[in-house]
Order: sequence, then C-alpha cells, then structure tokens
Amino acid sequence: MKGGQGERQSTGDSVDSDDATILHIDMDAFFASVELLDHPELRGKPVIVGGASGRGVVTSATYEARAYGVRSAMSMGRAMQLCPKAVILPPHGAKYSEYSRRVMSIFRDVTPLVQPLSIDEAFLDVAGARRLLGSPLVIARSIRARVLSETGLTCSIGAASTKFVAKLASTRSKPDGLLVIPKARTLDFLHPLPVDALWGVGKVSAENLHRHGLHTVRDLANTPPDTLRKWLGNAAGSHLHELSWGRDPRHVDTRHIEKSVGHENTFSHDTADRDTLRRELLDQSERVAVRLRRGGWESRTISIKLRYSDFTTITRARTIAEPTDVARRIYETTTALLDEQELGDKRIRLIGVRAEQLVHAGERDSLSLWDEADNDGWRDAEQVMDAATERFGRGAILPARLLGRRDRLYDTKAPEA
DNA sequence: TCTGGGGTCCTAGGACCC
DNA sequence: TCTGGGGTCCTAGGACCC
Repeated sequence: MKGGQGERQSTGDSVDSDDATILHIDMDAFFASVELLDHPELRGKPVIVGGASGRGVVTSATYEARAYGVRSAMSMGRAMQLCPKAVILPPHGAKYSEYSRRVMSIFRDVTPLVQPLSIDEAFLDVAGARRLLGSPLVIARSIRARVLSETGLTCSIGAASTKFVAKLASTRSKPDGLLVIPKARTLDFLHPLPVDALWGVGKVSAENLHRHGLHTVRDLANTPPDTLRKWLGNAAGSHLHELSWGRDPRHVDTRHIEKSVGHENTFSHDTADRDTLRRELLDQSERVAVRLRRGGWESRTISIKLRYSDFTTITRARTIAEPTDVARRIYETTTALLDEQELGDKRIRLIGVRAEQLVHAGERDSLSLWDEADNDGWRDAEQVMDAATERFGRGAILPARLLGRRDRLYDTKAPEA
C-alpha cells in the first residue's frame, strides 16, 4: 500500500517538493515493534521493553502503552503504576542490531549518502537519486513500503531541505507517517513549534528560555543572538538562533569517527566493598579493551565514573604516556583512579570505565611522521601530505594535526580509479 | 516513582609554552 | 619587576540524545 495512513504534507494538499532532499527516517517504537514480530498475540496491547528488575527503566514502549503516559527512560515502577496491565519484555540487543542492519541496507539501496544517527534512525541525502527514483516524496513512500514488506516494521519519514527540519518533520509525522516540508514552507512549519521541539533543547534549556519569556521557535527567532548567547552559552545561543531561521549548514556525513568507548553498570544494591568495585572494573576494562582491538583503536585517556547512592556522579580521568588497547593497562589505570577516591561512608550505585582520545593504528604511525616533519623543518601541508601519501598510500586516514587542521582526521589523496 | 547504558558536545579553569 | 596575550592540552562536570 503506497502512502500509508499516516501520510501528511505541510500544506494539506498534494504538493510535492523537489527541494526537500534530506530525509530523516525513524523506526516507530523500534525495540517494542521488533518484539511484537515474535509475539503477534500482543499486537494492539500495551507492551514495554526494559529491565524488569528493581532498577530497570523503560527503553521502548508501544503506542498503546504511551497512551497511558509511559515514556522511555521512565523508571519501570512508574511505568507499571501508570499502566499496570502492560506486558513487560526484556530487551534483546542482538536482534535489534540485526533489524537495524536490514533497514539501513534498504536505505543504502536508495543512496550511498546514509548517515545512521543511532540504531533506529538515519539521515539520507536523496538529491542525487531524484533523476533515477523520483521526487523525495516518491522515494520516501517507496522506502516505507519496502521497510514494511521486508521487515514487518513501520517507520516515519520527514523530508526537508535541512537535516534538523527533516528530523522535526519525522517526529511530527509519527507513528507510521510521512511529512514533506518544502523549503518555502520551512518557517511556517518551524515558528509555531515550542522551543523544546528543537534538537538540543532539553528540560534545562527549555526552562531557562521560559524564564525569559520565550516559548516558541518564533520567540527565539525574534531574540538577538547576543542575548541568546548570554543565556545559553556561546555555541548553543548562536546555533539555536540559526536553527530558528531554518538555517542548518550540516550535510549528511557518512563517515563516523568513534570518539570513545565505554561500559558502565548499575549494581542491584549499592556497595562500598572495594573488592566488588575492582572486580567490576576488571570486567569492564576487558570489555573496553576487546572493543578497542576490534576497532583497531588505542586509547590515550582512561576514565572512571562513579555514581553514589544519592545520585551525585563524578568522573576521574588519566592520560597515559602510551596509547593502549590492553585490558591489564586499562585495569591498572582505573583501579589507581578508584583507589585515589575517598569513599567515606558513601555507597556506590554505578561504576563505569571509558576509553577516550582514541588513536587509530595508522594514526599512531603517522604521528612519528609529524615528529620527523618537525625535525626537518618542513611543515608545509603539501609536503607533509605528499610524504604521508607516499608512506601510507592513497586514501589513508591521517590525524588532522599533521596538517594543522582542527578536524581530527584527514584523508590522503583520494585513491586513484 | 527513585532515576539504564550507550554515547556526543560544550564550558571553564589551570598548566604550560612561546 | 610586572604584565601581556595566543594556543594547546588536560580535567571535571553537565546538558542532551536515543
């Protein structure tokens, strides 16, 4: 069935738009919907996916459950109080990853310009696919049809000329919907929305803005950027003012560079026992190390996170001389950080390990090239690039500081056809 | 009703170097 | 003797997202 019941367009009539070339695709109640594929008898009922234990939270809920006020990240106790007859299912991460892989591969059939944002959503740039496949609206319809027929899952799609408007549009069309915002209609769509509809405006910023009498995106647009910067900080102030006028220069970026890997765990009962804490650090250090090696990364900065019974949370980090992907090394660093922490009579609710400042194996090698460059006195980017291309081959990824750039990584000359 | 686990980005202060 | 800025690195905390 083409279109689907949820299809809507900003104008209400059937206006298509050739300039809404960025699609944001978001799976509907993803984890819960995947579970329903295995439990068809639960269809139409309130179903919650999440940790059933005392400290569990809701990770996903069907729209039937949401009708009772159940939301993701809500404690399971609260959810059960709102909707006592809900069926609770434990999460099955591997299954969700498999379905994620399948829908992403449908997206990549449409265009190589796919940027996954999380396990269940992605941006697509379909500008180049229009000649072959039709308008963004036609493309979006066919994606929705394929996702449904090949996986049994529904998704919602927003199409717009910028990423963040596409994202707002998909949210607005949920569930099982499609919403196209032609470029010329962008401000009509945007300005009536509440400020917290914007990506990056959460509870704290929204309350902050409300205190100053700002409630809609239009209010934001009519406030001088300097004022917003004063209230929200430099980056957020400038950014939100731009967004309020529909300006968002970010393009669909298929290259994802990991910045950190970590694991954390909430104990079923708070503990002050250092042996228990060290055992957990050992386990997490091993898991982090495995993931580093699998990705070909080494880490220069190791951190731990502690959350106390009263929910206050601290982090402690240490930068080490040599980047590592060895569990033993990570464990030594994390236990040292833990040992330096005076616990007093406090109990620990959560402990975590994170590896930051990731350095790729090739990057580590090329850092020595930088030292050579420094010693030889040639810092000209062309020269360094030529030397790097010679040493690492075309298409290799280099650290940006090799070229004095702010971006972390930089390509050598493109591979020859 | 007590609040998971995986992340990213921003801010701010201090150390340190030129 | 006192006082500079610019730039980078490191650490800690916090807002935010899914």
